[in-house]
Amino acid sequence: MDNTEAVTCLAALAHDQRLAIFRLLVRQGPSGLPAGEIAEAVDATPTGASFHLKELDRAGLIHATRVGRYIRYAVHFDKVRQMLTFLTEDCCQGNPELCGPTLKKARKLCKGETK
Amino acid sequence: MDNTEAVTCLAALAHDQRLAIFRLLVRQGPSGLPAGEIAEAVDATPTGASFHLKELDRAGLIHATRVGRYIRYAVHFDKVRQMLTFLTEDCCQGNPELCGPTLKKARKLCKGETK
DNA sequence: TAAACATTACAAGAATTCTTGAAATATACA
DNA sequence: TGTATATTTCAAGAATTCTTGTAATGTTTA
Repeated sequence: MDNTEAVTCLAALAHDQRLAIFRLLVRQGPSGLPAGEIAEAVDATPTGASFHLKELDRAGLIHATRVGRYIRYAVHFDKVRQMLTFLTEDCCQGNPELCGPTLKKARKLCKGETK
Repeated sequence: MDNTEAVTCLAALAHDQRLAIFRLLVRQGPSGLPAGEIAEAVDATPTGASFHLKELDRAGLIHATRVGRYIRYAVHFDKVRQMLTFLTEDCCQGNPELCGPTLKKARKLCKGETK
């Protein structure tokens, strides 16, 4: 992940309805939800929801799968981890205890390390 | 942290120079850096840097302290943790193993829990 | 107090993003 | 095949944010 890619992700999340959609899908897990249900849940028009879902998709934070006449959207969890990692990379010049004892561990776990 | 507050944080970070400034300050740790040094590091004009620092400050992600004729900026790490936590809250309906085994642990650590 | 330095405030044009509705596309079902 | 459902595409006006330069503020040092 580079700076530009991260800005794209953050901009995608920096919108009231899109953030609500993202968090809804995070809660939902890998199975995701169809567009219509998402639109209803965040009180968006079908057109508006489609626009916002496309933005999140374009950023790589979610992905779409057609299932019959529905299109289901689900979070791309790997991408989310990459983004969270990027934000706190190399914190405190390698002395993360300076900003609270837990951030480095959190960062490691976000990267997929298990200890 | 609520949706609106998180959107403000994310919008503050969703800009090339502001993200570069944020990551620079994350690396720097609690001591922070003066505005002039920040501007130089990210290749911004003094006016531009000031504008962007104000945005990050307004979002609560950094804070300013005057030291003599300099104004030092440093990351507000608690706020960062709150934001990261908010993004992944209640993932996978309480079964975070569904989105990779490490996300729940990372989230807990971001919240300040130690195990 | 005067001069120099660091930083911010203000203003206005440029660029981007958001919103909305109508029409188009794709699939399912009778 | 024809109709209903789910979702997207397109277009255009509205709103917001970005950028840049100039002037103003507060602080230090001589």
